[in-house]
Amino acid sequence: MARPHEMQLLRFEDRIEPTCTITEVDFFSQDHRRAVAEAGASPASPKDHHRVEEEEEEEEEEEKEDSPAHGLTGVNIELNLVPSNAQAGQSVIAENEKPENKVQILTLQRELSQVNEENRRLRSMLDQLTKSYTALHTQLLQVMQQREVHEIRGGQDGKSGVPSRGELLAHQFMEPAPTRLLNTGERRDDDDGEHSSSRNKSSSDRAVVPFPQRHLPHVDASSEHMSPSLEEGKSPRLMQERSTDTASETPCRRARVSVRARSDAPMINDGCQWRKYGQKMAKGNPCPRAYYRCTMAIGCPVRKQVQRCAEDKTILVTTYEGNHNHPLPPAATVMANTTSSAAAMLLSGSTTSEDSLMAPAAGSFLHPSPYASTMAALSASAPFPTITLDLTQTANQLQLLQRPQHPVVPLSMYGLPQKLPGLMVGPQASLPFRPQQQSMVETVTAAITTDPNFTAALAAAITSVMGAAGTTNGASGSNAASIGPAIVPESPQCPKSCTTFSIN
DNA sequence: CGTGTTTGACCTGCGC
DNA sequence: GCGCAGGTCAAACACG
Repeated sequence: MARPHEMQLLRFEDRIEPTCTITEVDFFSQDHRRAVAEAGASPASPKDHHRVEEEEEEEEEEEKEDSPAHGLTGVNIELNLVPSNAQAGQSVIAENEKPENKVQILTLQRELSQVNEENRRLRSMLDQLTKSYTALHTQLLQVMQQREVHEIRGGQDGKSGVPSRGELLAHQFMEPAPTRLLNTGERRDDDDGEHSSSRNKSSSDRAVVPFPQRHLPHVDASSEHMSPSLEEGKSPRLMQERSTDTASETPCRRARVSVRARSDAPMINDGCQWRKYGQKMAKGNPCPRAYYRCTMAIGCPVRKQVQRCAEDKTILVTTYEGNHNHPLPPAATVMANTTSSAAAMLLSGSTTSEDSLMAPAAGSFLHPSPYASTMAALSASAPFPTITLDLTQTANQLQLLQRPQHPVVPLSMYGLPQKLPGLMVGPQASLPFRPQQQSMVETVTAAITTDPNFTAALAAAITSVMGAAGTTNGASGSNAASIGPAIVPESPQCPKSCTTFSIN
């Protein structure tokens, strides 16, 4: 629900740029953020001004209004000062001829500069928060690893200290070898000593690592380090052997997160660097499937498959597998958290089976939304548990957005600009808000869905929130926890699970 | 020349 | 055992 000052902003922006439209925005790009920052540093074009204020709104959400920036919420630009005829197409020059308008313009300019300055300050705070989160995340992983190593050593004779299965599975997904070993330790008794030594030896190397889902119980010292030669498949047979000979015992050993989004680009920008290592024609789909491997660090096990949907070639299906074993730039953290959180949820929820995941009842972490079942998908037939984030369900999103009491809340609750529709109304700005609601929704929907980066970012943000709330280990997505309280409970788009997000 | 992409070959699992 | 499909490798190639 837009706050009063936001509504003022909305009207103000409509006057400034009636035809303003959302251009393609790469939410994962550092360049984008820099560009926005620069735009904020100088009197920018109205379009840039929009972006600045959008991000400002996002940051305000993240600051939960208790930061020093709270005072800025008054980014109230004294819109009432703008004469009503300004929207009627009169030139600014004409307004300048009136002395009172000069004062108003000066006031606006002064406040705009204040806003820009505040925006810079908020941006720096956000950067600091991101860094802090990364550091804390690393520490958390280290602590969890050490704790699990102790559990493995001390808990072999008893069940005390052994996490529940759901917890275990989540750890299994998120954590490196120790958990994997714990989970399948009984069948690898013959080389336990080797494992312990190698674990201890390499624990520091993997401290930063939310490790891959491709958990390999039979991990020797070399594979513990995920050496490039091995990971690059110098012994692919061994890898496949190891990855498959345990699949029957640990069916959730590998999890995949599939993101469906509309995009004309060959690949969505998720902030990571990828190298294509293969392409295959998949049966039943005329579009080839491309295989990519993360190249941001040597030996990073993360891979992804990109393929267009056979039914709708505008839909790009990106399937992620594995967790990065290296620090990620903020731009890439979002998607990494998405995959980690979603997969962790998938694995942690696997004890309840996908039935409970798909059914809102019985304590499921799904919000009891009637749309939920169409937004999420878990593949039971796939060799690995796969969770799908479907960002292409247009009808549902429109239905949700058209709820009269919460016209824009679903878009705003995760830090998106609550005044977003105002950016898009354009020539309709003079129309009453409610009657144009539907067209606004349609316009916003169209704009959003044409930007794969936006949908990916949105899904990532939401998934991060949900992942933080839905997993107990908190190994990922904790950066989004701060905006968790911003979730509007009554919104049907506020599912308890990252698997139920859909936008378009 | 280094890096990334392409593409045919190879390996493996699975169903019949 | 055979064929098919998915996944990966690695040599050849393209590009800056």
